[in-house]
Amino acid sequence: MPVRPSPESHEALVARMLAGVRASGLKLTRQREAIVHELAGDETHPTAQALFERLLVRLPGVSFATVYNTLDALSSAGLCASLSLAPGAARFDPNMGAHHHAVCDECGTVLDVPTRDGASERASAGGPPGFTVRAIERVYRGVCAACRARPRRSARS
Amino acid sequence: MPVRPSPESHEALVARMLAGVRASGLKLTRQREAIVHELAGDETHPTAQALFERLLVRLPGVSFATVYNTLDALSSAGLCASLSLAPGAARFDPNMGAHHHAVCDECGTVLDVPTRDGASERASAGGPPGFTVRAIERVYRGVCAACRARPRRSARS
DNA sequence: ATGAGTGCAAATGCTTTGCATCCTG
DNA sequence: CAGGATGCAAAGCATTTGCACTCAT
Repeated sequence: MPVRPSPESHEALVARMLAGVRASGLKLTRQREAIVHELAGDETHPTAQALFERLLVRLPGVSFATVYNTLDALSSAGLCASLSLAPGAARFDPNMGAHHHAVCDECGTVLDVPTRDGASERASAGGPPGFTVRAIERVYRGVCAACRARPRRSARS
Repeated sequence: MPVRPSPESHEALVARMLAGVRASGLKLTRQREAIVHELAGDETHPTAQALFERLLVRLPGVSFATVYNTLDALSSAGLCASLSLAPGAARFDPNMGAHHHAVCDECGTVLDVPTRDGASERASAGGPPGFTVRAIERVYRGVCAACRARPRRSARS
């Protein structure tokens, strides 16, 4: 396996997500299939808007609300993650494996950061009294390579 | 003294923030003084809206835009933190010391989590190639005590 | 006085919703 | 065939901005 192994091939990921859609009692429509296919192959953590625009190519006429609602349904079903790590639009991540994120303060881009060891996270659970910890996330804040080369940009998608 | 000692007294924090305002070349207006005073005494990580409403009591007629712009100026000057850890409104934190946050998935509430050791964070720097890490943040995701007692709520402020 | 700050309102952008129609299961 | 899903448009919030006026420096 590669150094940073994709947990699954694109096809396998699509198949597993589609299976998850049905397993969750959600209906499998042409739109949802296209959305899942598009998201599964996207490692850029796209916003709903970005995914929508890419989707228009393969599914002309699809509604933005449908994309939005479907992404919400997918994340609610635990089939993808909805990330709100920076101001502006939420970003969606098809990778449900354990990993962290690096967020660019300049452009809002989100990059994956592989987990080195699951141990430290589990060990440090706890949080405030009465607070039930579901997950511990590590966020790397900084400036991405592109923005470093080209200073001063908006922090939006 | 309280169980969880504030690093500084309210008054000291206010004084340091006001000094910072002037040191940053920002003008010290009645509105800004009130905003700083209000924020410095608030450990609930209020949204701009929440702070604005509380502020209306002591400074009737203050404009929401002013509160908003001032919070932006303060965080840009490094005098407070602007947190975007959940969907919805940004939250503001007067505590600039090293600490982490616990975010309730149900109601969006943000709680402070003291840092146990600064070592682990620094050691794990790095992030994606070409990415300049400025800070590493740990976010505890879960459900707060209040929401645990009263299930099913909106995730907004 | 000079220009940053303020208040007001309107504009943007992201997200959500109502409703009539369509289509999966 | 029933209820969920879609498309469209409009409504809701969060955030930002333009502009005339005020005030801190």
